Amino acid sequence: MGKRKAVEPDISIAKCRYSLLLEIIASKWAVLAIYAMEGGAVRYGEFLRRIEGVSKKMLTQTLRQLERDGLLEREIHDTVPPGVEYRLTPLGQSLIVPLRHMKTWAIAHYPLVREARDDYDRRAVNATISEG
Amino acid sequence: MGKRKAVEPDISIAKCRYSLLLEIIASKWAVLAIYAMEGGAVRYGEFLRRIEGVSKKMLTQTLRQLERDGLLEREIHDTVPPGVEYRLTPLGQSLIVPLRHMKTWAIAHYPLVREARDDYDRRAVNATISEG
DNA sequence: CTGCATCCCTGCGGATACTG
DNA sequence: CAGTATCCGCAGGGATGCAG
Repeated sequence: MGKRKAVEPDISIAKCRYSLLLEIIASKWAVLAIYAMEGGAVRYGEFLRRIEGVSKKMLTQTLRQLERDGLLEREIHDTVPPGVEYRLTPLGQSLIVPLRHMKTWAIAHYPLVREARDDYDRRAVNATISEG
Repeated sequence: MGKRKAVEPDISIAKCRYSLLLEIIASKWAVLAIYAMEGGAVRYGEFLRRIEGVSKKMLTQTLRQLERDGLLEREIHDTVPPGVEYRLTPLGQSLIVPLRHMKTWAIAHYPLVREARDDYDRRAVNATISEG
């Protein structure tokens, strides 16, 4: 039986469980937000200040998304200036582990990627020039 | 020295080395392409067939990006029907390791995330209804 | 302070057709 | 077979203003 090693019509990695993960981390804001919470609860305005370049719209959107996926908890303090704290759930914290592997890779291989990029771009420029 | 534990004007995780990694893997096509090459060299048309839903435009774009970052090599066979093979460089292969951690996490926690999502959505619907 | 609503514009990315 | 070029729709996401 089996074998049939040929064809493999479409291995279609597309709709596997991995796509779920992509939905989560494909947004850079999501990853940055998770990292911001690594040290403990974070307030809304704190995110805004710590994550450079994020807009209120994107921050709220990202936070909601993470909450929806059960990665963080929203804690509302009914004080007079309203205060809301966001903290990672255990599920969210568990995601930090593989994330850290990625970060480690990034730090270790950053120079190589940069170099490869520069080489590539340099070659591209030369090619363009020599075409005249 | 040191201490100064206060303020921390902007920890600004934004432009750290991690953003480089995000540039690479934030595209789902890039991750899928890398996985496709895990077993060895892959031809252009093979990508097209194996990665469901990818267009020629996006495929070429993704492949170029990965080549630029030194993650894959393009090998051109000057045969009569032109054949081009793409294979991971050692750098590209090294990325598979942390990627695998992510995949493992995804598979392990998929049910939890799904559940959290469903709960969240259910609550959202109820809230909408009770508002009338 | 925390957020939602609106406007608007850029560019991602799909479809199609053409070339080497 | 392996791309490149062009058109174009649509939504991601920034800026701003308002509300609780």
